[in-house]
Amino acid sequence: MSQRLRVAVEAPQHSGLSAPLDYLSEQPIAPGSLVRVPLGRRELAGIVWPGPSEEGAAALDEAQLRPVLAVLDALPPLSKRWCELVEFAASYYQRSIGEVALSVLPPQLRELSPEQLQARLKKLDKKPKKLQAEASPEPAPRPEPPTLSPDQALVLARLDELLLTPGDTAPPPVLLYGVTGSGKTEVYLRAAEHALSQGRQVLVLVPEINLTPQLEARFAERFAGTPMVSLHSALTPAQRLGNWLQAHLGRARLVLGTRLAVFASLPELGLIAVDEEHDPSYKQQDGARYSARDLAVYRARLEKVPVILGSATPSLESWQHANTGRYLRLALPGRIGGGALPRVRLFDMNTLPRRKGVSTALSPPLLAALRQRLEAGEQSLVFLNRRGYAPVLHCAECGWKSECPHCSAYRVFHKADRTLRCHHCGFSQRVPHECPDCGNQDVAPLGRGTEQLEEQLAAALPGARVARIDADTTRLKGTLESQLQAVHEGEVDILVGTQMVTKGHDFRRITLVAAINPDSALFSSDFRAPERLFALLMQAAGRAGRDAEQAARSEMWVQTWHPEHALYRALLQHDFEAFARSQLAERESAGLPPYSHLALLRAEARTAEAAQAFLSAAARWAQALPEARDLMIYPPVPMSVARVANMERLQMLVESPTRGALQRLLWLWMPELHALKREHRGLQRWAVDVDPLAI
DNA sequence: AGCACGCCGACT
DNA sequence: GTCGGCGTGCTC
Repeated sequence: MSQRLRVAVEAPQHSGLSAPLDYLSEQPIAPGSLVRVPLGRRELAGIVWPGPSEEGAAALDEAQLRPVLAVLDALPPLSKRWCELVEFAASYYQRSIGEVALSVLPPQLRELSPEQLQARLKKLDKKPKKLQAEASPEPAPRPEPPTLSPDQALVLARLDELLLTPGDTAPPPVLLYGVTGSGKTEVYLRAAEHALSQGRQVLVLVPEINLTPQLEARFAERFAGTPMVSLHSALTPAQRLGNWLQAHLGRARLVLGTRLAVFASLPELGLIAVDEEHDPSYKQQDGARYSARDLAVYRARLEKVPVILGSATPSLESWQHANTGRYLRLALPGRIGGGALPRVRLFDMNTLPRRKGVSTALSPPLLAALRQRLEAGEQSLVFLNRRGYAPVLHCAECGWKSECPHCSAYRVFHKADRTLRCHHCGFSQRVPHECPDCGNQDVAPLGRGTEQLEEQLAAALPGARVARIDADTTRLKGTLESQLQAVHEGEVDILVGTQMVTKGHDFRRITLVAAINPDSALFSSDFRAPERLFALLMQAAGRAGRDAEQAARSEMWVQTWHPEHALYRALLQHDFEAFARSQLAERESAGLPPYSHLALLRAEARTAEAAQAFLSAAARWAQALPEARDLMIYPPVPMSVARVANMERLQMLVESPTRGALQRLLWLWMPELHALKREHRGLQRWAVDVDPLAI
């Protein structure tokens, strides 16, 4: 007598199969078990899903069902709560349960047969090898935890109340607000220590694993002897499976990972910490577009465990939640050891004498300041958010510009390998010696990127050791680490880079940080650009003067054409709160998040007309619904880079006063959008992005 | 997404 | 007469 069970399989989104599928099994199989099932002519991995199958008209007759092929029963089933988290994420971000569930498992787990899995688990048993702190092979003596500052002690006392109250309800999320160097990490460490001592597992999320080696090192050092694993996409498939299994089996007590780790299976989870919670990399940008930070908050509530969101410049969403009391704000107002924040100097570019043609990226006063640091044997960090040599190549004769033939964007001039490269589709060609249109020899770079900045610095400061770190110099695995090592060892005087260098690195000897040209974000059409710029500049400023004795001399230079802008005024005072107040006021009057909730419907087609037709039809359908009454559906517009790889991209914004109303519309909309896709033949693909970062 | 089936052009 | 182009349709 076989029975019916639901199995979540990786059925693609546009198939319309969004719910788990029904299969048959001779024996009962525990929910959460990994199985292999047939789908069409293929055999796929699936997860037995808790809950009853669909009933009524949608349900298939038992005679139409196919049997489960194999059960991977060597693996303990995934927990009910894990399934709940996945189900929530799938419904909130409008993806199929199977897609979310399978895509957040280690890829290797999907390919193993029951026998292979059994072998893998046996191997794991035999040598629980480097499960211990990976950074220190020999059992290093645990360092004495530092004495807490009064602020830290206060924060921890509040946290203790929260942690010690084993309520039936989840504690409120904690927003840990403190500038760089105020000791947030120590708070994570103490909170983790507490949870670990209670026999619980701890999950720590970081924006990008290779950019935060220091946080990893501090956990490894403090909890030497406590099994700890990391979870991120840079691991080899085998490592990722191994580490995931250690967490799933409850052997790893501490899990440090990037956004995908929010879905780690942690049977004894006791605490979640999200470092740099404002960081945009917590939002997945393709497939299921989830926010790991938001899911961490949801998961904490689901598991009734505390969650700490830490930042010096919290997201306005989190800040607002703290203002309304939904989150508990705990502040660390000062730098440890009373170190001052670097002095901010706004340099008004309008005061430079205007010379025709040639403009310099570096104002003379900044250059002088750099020279001074150089002579004092101190390091400087100069950043410019644009890699390559120049963003565009230009013919002075006929006006030709280095447009990408496949995208509506310019190809960037890379001098190092003499190429014109499109940063959107990757199309790359040798730099032409003459203008391809008129044959003129006088083709010149326009504007500047990090490559050129590096060159100009080397020329202006003879003898200075200039190093550059950006996506181009760190393409090879391990180069970032070795470059950073060189900086730490004092082999570099001036470090040039994109925003990559502003994140997380603890450069002890840097006393000057300079932002070359950050203005563009002030007038961006993206409403979150100012928030990101402020966070970036604050974070960059935090790179300087981390040694208390140097702090007094440390400076952050900002070259700007708009020194009176409110953002820069707030930056001068290191005043995030003033900045947040003004931004929130702007958001409120513009009806933007957190005062409204957004979703984007995107469409791609060979022609803009085809994409537009689909979006317009979708809008017409939605607007006829009574559920759309309070919602605003804006007309379709081309995306900021309208064409990528010969595909025209348009998007349509939906704005709702409440999350619930937006969700209700999306739920009604999905089946219709699938149907519309079939009618609109020219349409290549469509997708919704709930809570988009940028519009 | 895969992986079929299905109906029109150049080959041994 | 076949081999195969990729258009369109389905997967519990």
